[in-house]
Amino acid sequence: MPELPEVEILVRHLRPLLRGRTIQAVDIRRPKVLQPTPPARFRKHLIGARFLDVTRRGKYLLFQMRARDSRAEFVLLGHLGMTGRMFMAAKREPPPKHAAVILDLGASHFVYADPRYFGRLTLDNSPVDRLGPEPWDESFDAKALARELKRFRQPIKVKLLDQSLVAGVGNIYASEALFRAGLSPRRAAHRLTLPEVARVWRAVRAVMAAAIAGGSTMPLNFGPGKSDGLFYYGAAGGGGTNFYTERLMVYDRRGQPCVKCRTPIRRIVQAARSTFFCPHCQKT
DNA sequence: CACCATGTTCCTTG
DNA sequence: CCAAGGAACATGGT
Repeated sequence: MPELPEVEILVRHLRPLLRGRTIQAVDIRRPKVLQPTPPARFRKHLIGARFLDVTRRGKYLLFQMRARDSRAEFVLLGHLGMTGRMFMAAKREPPPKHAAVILDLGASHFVYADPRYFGRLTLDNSPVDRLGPEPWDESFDAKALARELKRFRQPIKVKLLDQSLVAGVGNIYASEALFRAGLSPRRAAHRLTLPEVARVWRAVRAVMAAAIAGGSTMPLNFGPGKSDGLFYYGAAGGGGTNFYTERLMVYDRRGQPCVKCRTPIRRIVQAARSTFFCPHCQKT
């Protein structure tokens, strides 16, 4: 579930559910996801700590905490990797198969589950310092982006995934943004003209905003069975249809007709990741 | 069995 | 120090 829009939706969902709650117990099932925080330190910091707020930076979730018996505040940092899920679950509910960490909040559980364990739930906040601006930051403007892009000869698609240039763009929305900008994903970053960079800049914002407005791309009925209403969000969009692929113009649409010109969408590999684009609408 | 997968970091190589 | 490419992480879906 992990690009900026999905994380934003999740944060908005979790904030009212977590604020004011105090952690009663910590169940660490996969110590790997705490790295580099040692499990003992993690447990010691979190037991008795209270959630003050939940915010987002790039694809990271920032759980603002107040330590037990003190006014000291700290940030618990979360990242979903490729397949992570975070949700509230009823205490009676059996832990999901790939539960990595379960926080006992008294009335309910806060669960971080992740089949591949690529994500994180940790006290180490350092990754956030390496992030570039949010898409809507004032420091993220076309001129600044153009200046950065001049340093690289890699394809523009690859650089959109660089979290130090702009935070939050992942493999799906990189393809989507370039389609929206009408620019070939193969163009060398340092060869883009300022007007082209401006189109990319606008497209990144537009695609992110549309995804957030749309509720998210991923099927949001994560978590175990449908039995408890605690952790469901996006119930409005629920149902069996995938408002996932419906919203995407090129991603995972190889061979399907372009929504604008009916030319078959192509898939290529760049930096070992799939890129999808329309060879007609994105000639250069 | 083969290949693919929403992400990030680390290790080379130049 | 920097840019670029590739492997690694671990599991599931098709």
